[in-house]
Amino acid sequence: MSYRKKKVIPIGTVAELTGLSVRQIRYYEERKLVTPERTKGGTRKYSFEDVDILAEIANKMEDGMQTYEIRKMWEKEKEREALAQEKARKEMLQGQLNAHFNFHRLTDSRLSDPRLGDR
Amino acid sequence: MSYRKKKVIPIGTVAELTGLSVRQIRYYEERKLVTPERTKGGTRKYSFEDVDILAEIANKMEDGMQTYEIRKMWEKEKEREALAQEKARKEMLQGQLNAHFNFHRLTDSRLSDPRLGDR
DNA sequence: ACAAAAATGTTAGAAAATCTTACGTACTAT
DNA sequence: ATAGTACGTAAGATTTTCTAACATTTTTGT
Repeated sequence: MSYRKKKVIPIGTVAELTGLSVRQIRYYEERKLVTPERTKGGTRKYSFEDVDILAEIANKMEDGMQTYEIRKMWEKEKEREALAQEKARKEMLQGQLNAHFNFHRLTDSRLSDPRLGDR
Repeated sequence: MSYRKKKVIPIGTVAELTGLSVRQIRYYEERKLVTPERTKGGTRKYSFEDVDILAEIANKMEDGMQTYEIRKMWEKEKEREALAQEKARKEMLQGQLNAHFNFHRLTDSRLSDPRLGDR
């Protein structure tokens, strides 16, 4: 996994990196904006990605946005991305099918083309 | 700074990531193989780079190498790299000088070439 | 304007994680 | 044999984080 996604940073350090209070960071977890992992002992561990997300939250909050608005926004985003992904996937599949049948069409025409001898 | 170089990981997590004991990690610091930062409170913080270095140490130790051998090895490496850097730097500088004087040579010759008129 | 909800501070006590220091041990090299 | 290397382990202190609760401030909806 990438360094960006590995959950290794304790909450105090996250607070320093983002400028948020520890209280705020825990609260944003309660509102499902971040999902840290836990050690056996139960202490939270965040990733750099989480840090970036939290920094982004800090901005949106300054702009007067509410936590559930932020979450909703992200959910829409994810959905859009998922659709785009799906679309891309289908197109690629279609492309492969096309390539496949093209290959056969070419092969067949060549085989049945009297101008082309056996090789 | 890159995620790789930011010192944010506590020693327990480093131990998990590397499979080394906390004792070993502290010992390798004593032998100058890693240099974590500290929080105000005094707890160590490591980077992913440190984690990689420690993993590498673990291998060398398994091969029966001693800490000071490892350090010496790295110092030599650093030196070689520094020399290579220096060489590259000089070559680039020379390249720029060449380009510079080439430019003037071409310009001058054009200016003094009777076949080329004013524009 | 007022009540409810949201966002955050603060405090208290417990638990987890880390720190330093020191002593013990096994192995290696001289 | 002695000394150095590379750890393990233990003790006690300190730092960090945890949950839960209550308080305060800000925002929102009616």
